[in-house]
Amino acid sequence: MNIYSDEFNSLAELYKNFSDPTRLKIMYELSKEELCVQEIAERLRMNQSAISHQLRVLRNVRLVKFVKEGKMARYSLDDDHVRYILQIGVDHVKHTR
Amino acid sequence: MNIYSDEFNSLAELYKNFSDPTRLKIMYELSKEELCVQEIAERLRMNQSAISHQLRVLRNVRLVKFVKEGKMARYSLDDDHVRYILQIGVDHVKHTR
DNA sequence: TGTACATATGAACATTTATTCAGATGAATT
DNA sequence: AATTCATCTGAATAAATGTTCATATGTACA
Repeated sequence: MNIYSDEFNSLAELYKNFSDPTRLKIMYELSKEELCVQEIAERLRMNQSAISHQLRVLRNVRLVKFVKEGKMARYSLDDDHVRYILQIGVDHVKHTR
Repeated sequence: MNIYSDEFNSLAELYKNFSDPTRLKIMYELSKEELCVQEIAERLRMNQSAISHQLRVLRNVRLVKFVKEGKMARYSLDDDHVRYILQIGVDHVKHTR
């Protein structure tokens, strides 16, 4: 891995998704169970539009996935790396407090 | 860990530091060896001021540390979590390409 | 004391970002 | 077909961010 390769841009893009509390909370809730948009909005006490915007972001980078079920959309984490990255962050924060 | 706790803000703040290619490159270089500001600037082909600004950010959140040696400052990674977080990110990026 | 060098800082600017609001899409139900 | 409900989208706004330029600080050494 070399300093001028654009892997660093991809990496930065990846972490950017974890750099917002709303998205972290969404991923945290999804790490426990599949949820639809409205359920997430209620748990975070935020309006549905804000959640939907953030879900789109997370969808685009394949951190979450979803299946349409009628008029609802069931969201879940896309892969286990997401869980790891969350977990290590939690460890670090706990460790440095 | 609860949705309304501010741990999510701390977590987001932590990841924010990894969400910029310049800071990632700095941490990557420091994961290999201790370096002073000018050496980092040369490796990244960036000016010294930009590097210094980013180092301050990383210092403030204890991701890097430094020792003053005369007029120079030797920077290094502050703890092993930094290395882990970098590594998992790299794995994820490689895995999803 | 004066000069050179390494690093840090402050202000300014351009860019990116998250949220809100209003409205659009599309599925279910009557 | 009309209504209701869940979700998505686009535009607008406010706030945060990274870099550059110019300058300041502080150390070493003649």
